[in-house]
Amino acid sequence: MLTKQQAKERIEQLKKEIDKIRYAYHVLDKPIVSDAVKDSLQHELQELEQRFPDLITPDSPTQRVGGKPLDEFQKVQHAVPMLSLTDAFSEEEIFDWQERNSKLLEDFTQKVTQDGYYAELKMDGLAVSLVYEDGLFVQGSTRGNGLVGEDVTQNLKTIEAIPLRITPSLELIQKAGVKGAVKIPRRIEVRGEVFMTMKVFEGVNQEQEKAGLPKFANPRNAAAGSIRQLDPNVTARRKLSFYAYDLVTELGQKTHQQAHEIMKLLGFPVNPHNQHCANLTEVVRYHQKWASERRNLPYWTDGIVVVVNNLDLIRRLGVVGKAPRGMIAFKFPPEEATTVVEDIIVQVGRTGALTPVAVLRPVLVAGSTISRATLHNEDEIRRKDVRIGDTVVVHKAGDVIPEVASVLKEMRTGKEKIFQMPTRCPVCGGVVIRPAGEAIARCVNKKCFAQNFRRYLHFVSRPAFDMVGLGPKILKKFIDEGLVKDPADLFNLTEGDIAPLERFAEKSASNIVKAIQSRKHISLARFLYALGIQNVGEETAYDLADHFGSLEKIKNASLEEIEAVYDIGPVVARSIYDFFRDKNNLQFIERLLKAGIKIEEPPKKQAQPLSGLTFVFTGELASLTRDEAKNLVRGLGGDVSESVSKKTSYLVVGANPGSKYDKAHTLGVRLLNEADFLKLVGKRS
DNA sequence: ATCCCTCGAGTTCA
DNA sequence: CTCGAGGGAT
Repeated sequence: MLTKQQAKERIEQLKKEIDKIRYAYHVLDKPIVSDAVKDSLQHELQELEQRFPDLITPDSPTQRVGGKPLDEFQKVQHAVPMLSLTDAFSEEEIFDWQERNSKLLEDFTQKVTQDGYYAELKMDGLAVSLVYEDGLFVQGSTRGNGLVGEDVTQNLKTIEAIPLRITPSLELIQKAGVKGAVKIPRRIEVRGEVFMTMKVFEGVNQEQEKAGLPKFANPRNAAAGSIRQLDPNVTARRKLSFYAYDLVTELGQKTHQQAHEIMKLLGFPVNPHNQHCANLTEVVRYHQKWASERRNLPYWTDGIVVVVNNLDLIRRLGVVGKAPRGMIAFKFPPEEATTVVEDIIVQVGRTGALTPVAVLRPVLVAGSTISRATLHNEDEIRRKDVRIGDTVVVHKAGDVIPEVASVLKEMRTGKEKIFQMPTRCPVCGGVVIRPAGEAIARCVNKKCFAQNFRRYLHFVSRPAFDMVGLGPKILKKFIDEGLVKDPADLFNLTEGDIAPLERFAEKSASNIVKAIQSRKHISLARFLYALGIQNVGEETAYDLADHFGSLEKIKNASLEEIEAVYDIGPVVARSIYDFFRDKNNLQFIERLLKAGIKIEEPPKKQAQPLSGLTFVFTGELASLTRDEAKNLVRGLGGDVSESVSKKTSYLVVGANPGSKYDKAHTLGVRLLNEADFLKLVGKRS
C-alpha cells in the first residue's frame, strides 16, 4: 500500500512528465510518446488523486476538465487593453504604412534597418489573454470590447496547448537573448489565439449534424462558440488549439522576436512558421509564400501580421483609434466573397443542353475577378434556392472554377425573383424538352445556331482536330461570312478566302490555312471524337477505334456488335448506331473524306506490358505533355483515367499537383514522380 | 436493386 | 471542378 508521502512524490513525477509530453507535442511539435502512453499516465494520476483528494493542485492536468457549468461569465477588466489591427490588402498599403511611421519618428528607419520586422501567420480564431500568478494559470479571458472581456478560465484550462504552470527564471530569459538582470514579476500575462484545426472542425460539424444542431459556418465561429460555452465539458470535447503571439509583461525583451523566444521557453506554443524579416521586401515575400501555401496548413489563416520588431518603437509609435501603429494585418486575397446575382441566363451547349449561369456583380476572389458562375441545372438552383437579386457567397472550386457556395437568405428583401427555365430556346426559339427523370432540359432543334456553333468548337478543339489559332471569334466570322457551311469546309479554305476579311493580315491568314491543312491526317479515335456523337467522349472514341479498327466497320456495325464493346452499354450503343443511320451525318463524313482527310487506323496491338494498370496524372510534367504521357500509357496497354479512386494503380505527380494528390494520399494509391514514371514506361517498352 | 467508378458535358478566367 | 448518368460489379 502506498503511503501518502509516496503518493505525493509519484503525483509530482506524473505531473512533470505529462507536462513534458505536452510541451514536446504542442510547443516543439515533436511528440515523444504515443497518445496511449500519455493517456495511461494521466489515468494513473487521476486514480492517485481520487485516493488522496487533498493532493490535487490547480495545475494538475486532471483539472483541465471537470469544472462545473457556469450560469454566466464574469467580466474581466484588461490591465492593458487588447487592441485590434488595421488591415492592409496590398503591397502598396504596406509600404505606405512604413512611410507613415518613418515620418512619425525620426529614428524609425534606422531602428527598423537594425531590428527589422517580425512576420506571423494570422490565425483565424479568437484572441485571449492568459494571466499567471506565481507561475500558476489563474485567469483567462476573451477580448470582449478590448477593455473588458469575459472570464473563460475554466474553458481555457481544457486546452492542452495552454500550460497550467510556468516557471520563469532569469536563466531562462537570458537563454532567450535578454541581457542583464531582470526582476521577474509575480504576475505574467501572455496573449494568443485560440483556434480550431480544419480536421477538428469537420468532426465537430459532423457531430452537430448528428445531434440535429445547426452547423458552424467556419472554424473561427466554431472556436468562438466553443470558448463561450458555459459548460467546460463541452469545450473540452472540442479539442481547441492555441498559439501565443504576445508577451504583455515586461521581462527584459527588446524585440518582438525575443518575446516569442521567451514565450516558447516558458512552455507556450508559438507558430513555427513565424519569421524574422530584415525588411518589407522580405515581408512581402513571406506574404506571397503563405498566400499560396496556406492551403496546406491544417488550420485557417486569413493573412499575416507584420510587427515592427523593436518594442521601443512600437511603444513610441502609439495607437490610432483602437489599433497600434507598430503592427498591421496584411490580408490574403479572400478565397470567398459575397456578391449579388444580377441575373440568371441560359446557355446552349453542343447537345442542346440548357445550362443556367449566374451573372454576378464582379467581385475579386482568390486573385481574379469573377462575374459568372455555373448553376449546373434547374434542380441545383432549387436545392441551393438561388434567386435573381440574392446576395450570395461565392468561392472557387479547386482554385479555378467559380461557384455559388450559399445564399444569404437573411438579406432578402422580398423582391428576389425565382428562376424559371424557359420553355423556348433563348437562341433559336426552338422547343425545349426535359425528359422525365432527367436533370437537363434540352433545345431539340437540330439546326439551332448555338448547337451548331458549339459543334464547330468541338470539332477544332484540342482532343479532336486540334486546330490551333482557330478560336471562337475567328470561327464565328467564317460562319457569318458564309465561308463555311459545316466543319468539312474548313479544309477547303484558301488564303484568298480569308485575307479579304476585315482585320486579317496576310501572315495570319496563311498561318490558319497551314494549321488546318496540317491536321488532315488524324487518328481514328480523334476522328470519331470530333464527330460529336452524343455520349461519345474521348475515352469511348478510343475504345471504339481500338475495338473495330476502321471507320467502315463501325459504320456498318449492328446494335449488338457495338454493345459488345467493353464499357459500352445499351444507351451509348444506341446513340452511336443512330448517328450512323442519319443521312446528314453520313453526308458530313463523306464531305470530310472528300476534303482530303486521311484517317489513320490504330496499330495492331503489340506487347501490352501495362495492361490492367490504371494511371492518373496530376500537375505538370516537365519532359512531355499530358497528352503524350497518356498516349504512352495507352500504347503499352494501360488505362488512363481522370479521377483517383481505389482502383487507380498509380498517380503520376508532376509540378503543382492538384486535389488528386490529396485524394490519392487518403486512399493510399501509389505515387510516381516523373522520373519513376519514365523509368516504368521506358523499361517496359 | 444498389453501389461505385468512370465518362461526358458544361463551365471560368488570365 | 461539378453534376448527372451510363456501365459493370456485387
